[in-house]
This record gives sequence, C-alpha cells and structure tokens, in this order.
Amino acid sequence: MSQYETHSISPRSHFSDVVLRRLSGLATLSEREAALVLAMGSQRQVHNSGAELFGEGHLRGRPKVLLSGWACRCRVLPDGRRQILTFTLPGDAIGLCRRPSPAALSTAVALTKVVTADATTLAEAAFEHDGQYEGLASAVSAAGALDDANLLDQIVRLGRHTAHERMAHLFLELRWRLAAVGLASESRFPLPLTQEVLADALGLSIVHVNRTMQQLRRDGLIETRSGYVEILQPQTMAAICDFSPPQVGRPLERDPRAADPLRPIA
Amino acid sequence: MSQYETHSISPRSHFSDVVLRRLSGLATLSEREAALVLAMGSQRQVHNSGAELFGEGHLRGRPKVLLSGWACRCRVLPDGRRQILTFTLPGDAIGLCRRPSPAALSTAVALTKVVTADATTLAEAAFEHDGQYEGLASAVSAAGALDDANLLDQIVRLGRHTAHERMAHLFLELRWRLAAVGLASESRFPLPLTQEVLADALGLSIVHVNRTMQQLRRDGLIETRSGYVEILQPQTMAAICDFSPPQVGRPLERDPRAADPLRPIA
DNA sequence: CGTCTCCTTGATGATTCTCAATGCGCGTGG
DNA sequence: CCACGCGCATTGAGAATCATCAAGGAGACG
Repeated sequence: MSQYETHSISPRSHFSDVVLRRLSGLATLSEREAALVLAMGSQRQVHNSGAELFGEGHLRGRPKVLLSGWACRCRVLPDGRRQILTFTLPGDAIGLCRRPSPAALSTAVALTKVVTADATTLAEAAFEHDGQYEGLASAVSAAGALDDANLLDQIVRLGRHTAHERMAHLFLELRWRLAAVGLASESRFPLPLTQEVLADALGLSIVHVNRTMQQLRRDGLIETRSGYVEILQPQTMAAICDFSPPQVGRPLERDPRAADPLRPIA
Repeated sequence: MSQYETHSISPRSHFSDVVLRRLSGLATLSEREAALVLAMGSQRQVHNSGAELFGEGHLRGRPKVLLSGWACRCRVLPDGRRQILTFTLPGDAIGLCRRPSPAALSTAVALTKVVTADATTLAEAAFEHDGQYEGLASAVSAAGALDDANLLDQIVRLGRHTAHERMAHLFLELRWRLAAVGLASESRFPLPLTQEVLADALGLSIVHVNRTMQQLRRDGLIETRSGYVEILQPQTMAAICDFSPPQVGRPLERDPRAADPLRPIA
C-alpha cells in the first residue's frame, strides 16, 4: 500500500512536478506559470492515512493540492454507511473552487499517507481577472470540468451499472487519471486501496467486491499483484462498461502527445 | 401532468418572477439586478416534452433558465439504460457556468412541456469582474453550489440508500427545491413524472418504483393524487432517509424568512 | 508466537430485476 | 355513443443480483 509513494516520479525531492504535469496536460503554461506551480511545493504537509483533510460544514480551509498518496471525498450516514464520492489522486486539488462557499459539501479523507501543498497562490493566480495567468486559469478550469465529469460518471456507475461494470469502469477511470500525471503505464496502475474502500466507492458490500474482482480475474480482464492492477484487455473492458475518457478542454489545439496520456509514458 | 403549469404563480403573464424568487432567496439583489432578471423573460422559448434542451458533446449553446415545466440532465448507455443525473426545476439554470468548456457533460431533456428563457445577459452580468452586480454574482454562485450539493446527494442516494430511502430523500429534496421558488406548500408539491422517469432517477426498475411508492403510502408517509405528492409525516420521513436541506450561501446575513422556504408560502 | 488487518470462502436470506399479464383513463375515429 | 388504441399504473411469479453472517487463512509486525 504505502510502497506506492516510492514509485512516484521523484521519490525524495519535490513531488510538485506532479501538479505541473497535470496542469500542463490541460493547457499550455508559460514559464512563469510553471515556476509558480513548482514553487507551491515549499508549503508541504504530511497526513497519515485516515486523517481528515477538509471537513464538511466547516468554514473553508485553504485550498490544497495532493502531491502524493490517495484521498477521497466522502459522506457518512448516521448508521455508519459510507459513500465515497470521488477519489483524489496526486495532482488533484482539494477545495480549489472559485465559489466562496463557506461550507465544504463533503469530507476529504486521506486513504494512504498523503502529502499536500498549500494551493492558495495557485488559486489566486488562476482566478486573477487581469489575464496575466491565462494558462493557469484555463488549466484549473479544465481540471474542474474533469472533476465534474467524474462525478457524473460516478452517478451513472452507481445508478445503472452492474457490479462488474462498476468495477471495470472505475479501474479504467483510475488508469486514465493516473496516466495523466505519469503514474500509470498503459496497462498497470497502483491501487493502494482495501476492498472495503472500493466497496464504499462502488456502493457494494466488501464481500461482493471481493467476488466481483475474482470474476474479472477469471475472465482474463485484470490481474492484481502487490497493490497494483494490470488491465489485460483494455478494449474489451472499455466495451463492457462503456468507458470513454472525458472530452474536456481544447480538443484541437492540444499537444498530440497529450491526446492519449497512456502512450507517452516511456 | 401538464396541469402543473397552471399552478405556477402567474399563469398567463411572464414566468420570470420564478427566477427572481429563486435568486433573491440566495442573495440580496439590487433593484437594477432584479430588473435585469425580470427582463430576461422576453426571450422565451417553448419545448415539448422529450425535447433536447442542451446536447452532450455539442458545442455549448447559450445558457438558459427554466421558467416553467420540468427537465432533467441525463446520460444514456448504449443498450438503452438511462440515468437521470439531476432534475431541473423552474428557476434553475441550464448550462450556466463560468467554465468555457466546449462540451456539455450531459444531455438536458424536457420531461414536460417547458418554457425557457435565454440567460446570456444574466450570465454576463453575474460573471462581470467589476463588482457592479455583486448580488447577482453571489446568487448565481450559491445556485451553483446548490446544484453541486444535489449531485453529491444523488451519489449517496444511489450508492448507499435502499429503495425506500432513495425515494423519500428525493421527494424531500424536490419539496425543498420547489418551495424555494414558491411552487410547493409545506406538505404538497407537484410531481409531473412517470414512474419510468422516477426509476431512471433513482436507479431502480419501474416495477420496483411502483412497489416502493405503495409501501410509502401504506406506511402513511405520503399520499399521491393527480400529479401531486403530499408528504404526511415530514419529520419521520426526514429521519428515515437522513435528509437535511443543504447549507449553502450566507447562513447568517440572510433574511430569516428565507431560512426556511417551506414556511412563508402563504 | 500472538495479534491485527485484510482477503477469501460458504451458506443463507433479502432486495431488486425481469417477464408477462391485467386494468384503467383518455383521446380518437368510426 | 362506443370501440379501439395507447400510455401508464399495477400485480404476480420466478430468477438474478447482492447483502449479511460466520468462519477460516495469509501476511505483517512487534
């Protein structure tokens, strides 16, 4: 689980190149903007697994970006049932929103050991009105659109997908999102989650997650090994669950290598 | 179903006071802002039930507000399964978002006969940077936050609620949202939807929606009559499904009468 | 070596779906 | 006026999916 961190791009130095990679995949950043993103890494904070990163109903904290580790946004019902709304992956923002809403709509929780950076300067730059950070503005905006798209995908998964489709779809989403920050190869990605966490994300019981996963293995669609998932037949799987990566941002003017983030990992 | 429209506030004149009522419940509007909102009513458009109001993947149309009738945002799977993401009620916006994303993330469809107005001027005013429409800006922002909150509620419903809880929770949400625009009394609200539409929203089959609804009736929680739902025991129902109205906006400085939109209907 | 967490498995039951048929209201055309 | 069709609500029966309960196993760690 926690060996995940040792696989990120630069194990011991700043992780903030993950954020840079994420944002520059969404818009072209000037050197000044890139420098601003990298400079964020100085205000780091480490949280243990289970720590609350952003509280529901509390006054808004400062926005953060996730440098390493996995987190989620979730809601807990009075009787203990939990629903994970979205996973937050390295390079993703937490509480970065131009709305000055005083209440976070959900609780952000660390699912592994997590490193965050303060994103206040990023937020201020991206939301500047004078156009001096155009690239950042459109990158942050596109990241927000992707977050929205992921929420809608989650609704469709929970409402109209079978257990198999849900799991296949989620795995493909995670592969795609991780690939966008260089953390997944074409077929392999880290999955530092217990089956209980997967259950809470997919709206299933732990036992049924276990059996569904076995079925995917028996069908030759995936393999799992030491905290990693290998997708053996991406096309078949995408066909089964009707997965397609969200089309957000600038479809045409974008760097062709960035069009399929699953290729140029090298 | 379509007699719903005859119950809105001003049956034959402009419906745009619905939008004004909605936005002024979220922030204090100046007279100039109120006039701007009312002026939107001039560019009206009528759509029949089933019409597509905003297409997925298409280039962004102009933003609209719903003056009367019900619509929804939905996704359709290749095999015909449909998931309704959210309901769009009178006073709600469609495609009103400061993100210049070229692709709508879902399809907006009219569920009844619907009247919309062009909201381009509203969008431009609310997103002005020079602070001359502060009230509009914060009202539109709060409306967006409420939309987000409804999406998250939908995820929890689909992921972790039983069929009964889902239906009870959705009914309470609809009552609350309709009350905010003066279209629901404390216990009664219009529900111009077929059971098939409810099924697509709740992630259930038509048959099971039917049986769940009967159960709610037998339990003495609701009554249904000619396109209306009457909630007989709001407290019990809210306790069953853990419903609480979203806390968004300015909790303190707000007009106390607006705090509980279910009271001051008169 | 004991304990803890997590994964796995079996058995049983509840929830929910599918298929199929019936009824009911309503408009339409004969 | 009445038969007919159509959309929608309702009901029954049977099956599939998924949850719950309970127990065992494998690995990590002190």
